[in-house]
Amino acid sequence: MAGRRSDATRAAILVAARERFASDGYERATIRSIAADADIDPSMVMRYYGNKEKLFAAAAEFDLQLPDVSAVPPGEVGAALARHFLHRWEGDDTLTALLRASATNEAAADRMRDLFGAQLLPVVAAVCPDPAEAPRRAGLVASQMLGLALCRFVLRLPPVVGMPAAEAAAWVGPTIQRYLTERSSDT
Amino acid sequence: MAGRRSDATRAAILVAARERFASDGYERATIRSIAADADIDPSMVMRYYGNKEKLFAAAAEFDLQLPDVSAVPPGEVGAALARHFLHRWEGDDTLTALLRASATNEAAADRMRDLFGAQLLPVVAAVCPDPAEAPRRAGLVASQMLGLALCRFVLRLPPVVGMPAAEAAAWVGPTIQRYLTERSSDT
DNA sequence: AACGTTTGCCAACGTGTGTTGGCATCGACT
DNA sequence: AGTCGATGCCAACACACGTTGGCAAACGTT
Repeated sequence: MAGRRSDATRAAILVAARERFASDGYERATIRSIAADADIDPSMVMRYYGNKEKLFAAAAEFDLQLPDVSAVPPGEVGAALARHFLHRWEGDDTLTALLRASATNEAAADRMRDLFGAQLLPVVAAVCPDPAEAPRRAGLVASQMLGLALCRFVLRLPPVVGMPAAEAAAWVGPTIQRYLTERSSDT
Repeated sequence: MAGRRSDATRAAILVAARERFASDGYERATIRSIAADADIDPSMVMRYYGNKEKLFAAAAEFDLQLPDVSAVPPGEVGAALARHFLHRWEGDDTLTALLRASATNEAAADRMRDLFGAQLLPVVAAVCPDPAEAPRRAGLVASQMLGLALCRFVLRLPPVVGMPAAEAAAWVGPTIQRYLTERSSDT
């Protein structure tokens, strides 16, 4: 049952869906436009993915593939994470699709929160001094990385778009590092 | 000609529009729902604002009211800006509306870029060492502040929502400060 | 060659949208 | 009292959307 004849169609739909969701957001990415991109009839999308909601769920499946932080020196985790994030974001529409959609679609926002809790939080908890502070620290890390992605891939602020990835990582790295390990600065 | 009879209606529409745009985004905030919130007929919205696009333009008009940075010591500008941003964001739906909408609506994204270039950039240029670096530095400041707003008001990441404004500002302040004045770290 | 299953397209439905024009009502002014 | 513009609601338009059911062609199996 490995190579069914419709697998190519299924995949083409998924690629087109990711592109449309990434560039248009959830509501403006129509089933019809996705089907047109995949050179296929809209009803095929329904047959293979049930409805728009499920199609998005399939298209927004994502693994951050965060590296094993115990392998890098404690002082360089921030820089490593910054580089990894930026690298993971470029050349894959999935995260941009998820980010754009999560601004207006509650299911997408849920997915984003899941991704945060299930993938980023554990890594942060493994590095930061007090485990009780891990959620807040992870939230701060998320705010910087998502903010950078927002300005670079969604809002397309010219100076942020024009910045080479290496330079962006060099700027943001120390910020992440501070959020991870610097002693708490609660007022 | 100060107090026309329809001014209350106009204002009510604007308030309802801001709330809807802030909570639903551009496409899901319908003229009908806005009119219902304002206890008015949908056609009134059209008569007073022309069309949905212009209504949004009116509802998303915003002034950051950034403070005069020459009045604060150079080392505290970051903290001052962080506090000001957070304070300006709470209790006013306009910025959240603009942020949510700019993820899927190009006109809103344009407005966001305008706001960046016309209001944030000059302030950054007045503080940072080399004027040529001002755009990039302002972009970094925007990435952190917008990212925080995204996590706090749009995605509603629990740890970021639960953080008191003062604590958030205390964490983010030094980041802004570094983006503003720390010597360039281009690779 | 004949069968059933899979893959695909077409036409249509019901719904919600932005938007428009016409008609009643209210207020001010003569 | 009568006129006129401002204010408001109702009904409807045209359109795009997600979604559905039926029918033709292609395929694999016997």
